[in-house]
Amino acid sequence: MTSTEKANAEKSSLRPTRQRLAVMEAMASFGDFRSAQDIHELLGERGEQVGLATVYRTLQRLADAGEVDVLRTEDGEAIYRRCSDSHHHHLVCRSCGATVEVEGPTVERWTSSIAAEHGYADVSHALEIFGTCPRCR
Amino acid sequence: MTSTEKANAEKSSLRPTRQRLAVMEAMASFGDFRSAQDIHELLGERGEQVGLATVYRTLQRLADAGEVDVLRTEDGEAIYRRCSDSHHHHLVCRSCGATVEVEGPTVERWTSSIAAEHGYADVSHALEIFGTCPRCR
DNA sequence: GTCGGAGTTGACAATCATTCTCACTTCATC
DNA sequence: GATGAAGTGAGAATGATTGTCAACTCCGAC
Repeated sequence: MTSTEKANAEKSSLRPTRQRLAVMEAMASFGDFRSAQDIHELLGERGEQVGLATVYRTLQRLADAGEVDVLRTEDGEAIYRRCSDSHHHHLVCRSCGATVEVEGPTVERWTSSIAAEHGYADVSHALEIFGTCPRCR
Repeated sequence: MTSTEKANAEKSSLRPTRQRLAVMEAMASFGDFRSAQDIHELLGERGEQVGLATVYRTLQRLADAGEVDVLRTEDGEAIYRRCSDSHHHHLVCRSCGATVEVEGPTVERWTSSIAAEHGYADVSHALEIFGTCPRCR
């Protein structure tokens, strides 16, 4: 883990416990979306025993702090991924899960104007793009 | 129920049983997203006893046939709504669930160009806009 | 009209992700 | 080293959803 990560952990007033560090390190080690169960299993394989409940709690904290993205698969399972701070969307490969973060003022503008048009306030939006990546074709 | 609905039921090679008709009629009677449990309860209140499993099965069939939209709430619950045939997105009220179907070539173009830029093929996308509707403010 | 079989249903059990509980541990501070 | 707050883990609890299976319904063939 980098010093930045440790600083982040402290900033969010979370004790940098062995378990939390392990989860953050695991998140840093892959680039695509994984379920809490996957991460728990991955930690077990690495010899870092962390309770499942703790994995869930940690991921929730990280998600609240905006340090990870949460998505729902089609069958309702929550999947997590480390992400950059700024607002962005995901282009996800349907077959291998490879993810690209994308952003663009176009959508942002479009959603807010549509919302305004219908009188909706406090607007947020969720956009995911699915496709088959170059390597899986 | 309209004759069109009956025709659809037949078209999709589903027997138009009392239970299926009841679910479809219920879907027709509200415009926002409801969970399977809600629909089951609603049917009970109307005196149309339909088993919960049957409600789930029916909604799944309808969703497969593209006759209803399925969304996931933030806590992973599936919610269903009757929808028009054409591709569109939803502007959903965070507080009361009121939904507006919106569409626009802007997003469609943007997503496909982004995907193309990264070499992704067979692109689809999911976009939901959340906000507070005029009546809930 | 009635027979038979495929499709459908409902009650209930089973599954599975997630959350809750609570006794126990760890850490910082005094 | 005592204290208390934060954190943890094992297992129970929850709750949406799906599976099971015997009973029921529909519908065409006779």
